[in-house]
Amino acid sequence: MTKKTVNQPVRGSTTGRPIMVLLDILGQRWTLRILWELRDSPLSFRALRQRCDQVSPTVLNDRLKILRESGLVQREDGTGYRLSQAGEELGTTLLALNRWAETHWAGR
Amino acid sequence: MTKKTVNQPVRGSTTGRPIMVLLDILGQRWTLRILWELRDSPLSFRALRQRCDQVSPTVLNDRLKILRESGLVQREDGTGYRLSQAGEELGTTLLALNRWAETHWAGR
DNA sequence: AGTCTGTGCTACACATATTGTAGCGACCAG
DNA sequence: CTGGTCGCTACAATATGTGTAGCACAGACT
Repeated sequence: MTKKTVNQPVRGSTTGRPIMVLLDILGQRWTLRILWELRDSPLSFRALRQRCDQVSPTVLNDRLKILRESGLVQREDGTGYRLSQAGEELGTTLLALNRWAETHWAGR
Repeated sequence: MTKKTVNQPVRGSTTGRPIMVLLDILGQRWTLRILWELRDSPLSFRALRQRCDQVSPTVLNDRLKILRESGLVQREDGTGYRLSQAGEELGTTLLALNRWAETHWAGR
């Protein structure tokens, strides 16, 4: 896919249940990571890419498109990409994941 | 990949930070969905597959392998697959995601 | 014995998604 | 006008996921 409309519920989610759509979006590679990296400060496209182990711009742009269409991420001229209000709330959930990981996988 | 050792940090995660490993695991397609479907009752391989829109057994087995090696999911003869103690805690986080989705995407 | 039905799971060819590199056009500084 | 940044696209190579078929095992029933 070099080009795609990206406004359909991604995979599976035939039920239309919001959670399914969300799980599909988050279940795409790099999506969670992107949200995580944006969690405390806005980042430019290139800076974000660098933080995400130099993920290919193709994928990064694709994910950002989806995240923007989902209202999780916004773009501001000058600052770059940042979490929306709603995105921030989801970011809080990610902090819970972090706590979980630190607790259960300290040794890894 | 028909076969793989599946015990390395998946992608990127060169830092070794637990959260990165976790994000990589959860960022694989179907992984979140599997955890979600197991959230309140154990399911057999086939039942789980049915709940996950008939995901291919190849992938399901792959994910279950990873989830078991990560200590998130266990298999019990008779009942099938179920969340471990640690997995339950992660499941709670998924409930937060659900709440988020219901709140912000009620209309979708 | 034989055939149902269910289980977990593997094989494999086909389709789709991701990666990596190159590079464009726009902007700004010197 | 050169050299830096920016967001982003093109495209071929590769990795990953899909879908169907089917195996080996177990228990129930005839």
